[in-house]
Amino acid sequence: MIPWISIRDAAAYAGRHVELRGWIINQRDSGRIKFMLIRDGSGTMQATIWSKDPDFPLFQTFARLTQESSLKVRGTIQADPRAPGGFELQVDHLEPVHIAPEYPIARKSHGTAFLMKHRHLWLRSQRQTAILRIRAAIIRAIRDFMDSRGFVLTDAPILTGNAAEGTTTLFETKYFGESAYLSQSGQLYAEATAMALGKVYTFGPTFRAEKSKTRRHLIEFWMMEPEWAFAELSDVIDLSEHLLAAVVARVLDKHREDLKILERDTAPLEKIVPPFPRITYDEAFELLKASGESDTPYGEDLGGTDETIVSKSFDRPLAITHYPADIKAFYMQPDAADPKKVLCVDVIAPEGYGEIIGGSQRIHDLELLEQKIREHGLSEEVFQWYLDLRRFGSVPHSGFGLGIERTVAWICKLPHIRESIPFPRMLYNLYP
RNA sequence: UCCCCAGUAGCUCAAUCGGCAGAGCGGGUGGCUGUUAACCACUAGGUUCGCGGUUCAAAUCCGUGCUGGGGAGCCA
Repeated sequence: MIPWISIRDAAAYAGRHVELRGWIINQRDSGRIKFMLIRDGSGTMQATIWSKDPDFPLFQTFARLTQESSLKVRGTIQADPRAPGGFELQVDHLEPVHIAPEYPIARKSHGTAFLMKHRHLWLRSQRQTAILRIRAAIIRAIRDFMDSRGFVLTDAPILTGNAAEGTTTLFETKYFGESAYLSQSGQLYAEATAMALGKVYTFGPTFRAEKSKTRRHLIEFWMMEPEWAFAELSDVIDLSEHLLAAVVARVLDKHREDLKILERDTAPLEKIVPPFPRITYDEAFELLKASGESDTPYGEDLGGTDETIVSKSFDRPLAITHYPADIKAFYMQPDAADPKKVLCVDVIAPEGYGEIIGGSQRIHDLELLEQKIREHGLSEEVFQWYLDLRRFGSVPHSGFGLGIERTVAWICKLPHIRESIPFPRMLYNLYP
């Protein structure tokens, strides 16, 4: 029996007769010697066909192959310094599975508009598969970390009847005659499960019907949201530091080759070790003014470029805390020392990637929360279940949301967030 | 929603001051015993985004629409 192996494991089979199953990336012909570059999802390998006989039968099969044709090949794995990766397959059996017609994506440069239209095929490229593997590793690392810290995964519903934050635009849909909305955050539900399990997190897609048109925004994106009963703001900032450090360490440990494919300089990633710098909104504002590069007035939210200016002074993720209450969500706990501020944190990724985490300590006092709901013009009726959490054994609690795609974009140093998810949903971009 | 930019061969782009529609890649045919986005020769391939206007003449100038890209706001 000839073993069917993955290209990733090919080195271990040097000198042995094996079968590969995959797709043609490229084929070259130099007369009596033919070259194929084959990918199988685990890696790429050069395969060669050689004969003195110009009518060698495999040559005729080779001639039918086109870019992205699928095939099974058998042959002997040989070390050869001339082959990319140091090993090649010397083919003695070539079996096309499907001969592809002319492939839309050529082996030369393309514009992003064209590539996005062919996203379903673009994903086959070496660069995109490297990103997808790192994305999977990041998600796995996040869940391993949260699980190891005793947090229980409690998924939140995607169809909801109420808005977490009234200001944000929601996708509306029908729910047997009633209005329903696609979730923009699992947080409120996580607060409920945290009162059941103590330490929980949600992990799922979220939706923002905002006409955002920047390299940092998706309409549909994934968030991981821990919620921790009895935890105060500093507890979740600590948690966020160790989480990000663990995720970066995992990618550095397991995905050096993929980072290399992406030409990602790993030196900045090696520095992602706790403790991370922490500054207040007021301190961030002073840095911003001192830079002379921003005219954002005091009291307003920091824009994307403001975040980049402030974070430039730091080589690790920067936690900015204590924002003015006016520009933050209704459920955030006021700072006892300065009631105009709230106990919140935004974590800004280095290298200009902006906010990857937003979190806070939540209001646990029933009357204060009722007052904030009224002030924000929200419906007290739909929040009755949420207010129940403050009626029955209310405790201080805190949590945050980590944006998966922004984290992937940062760690991979992608020029645009659209490459961080297999099928990005962007403004006016629903296909494929 | 606002601001800026672009749209020419399947793809990436060029076309001087408004004056014959071009190249590379990809496709096809042939050649080559070690290629690395192979190379060499030949070859096919066009509603210059749509509509209207100016002009002897428009890919080029003007108006308008559509599509895409970049950015702002908002946020993860």
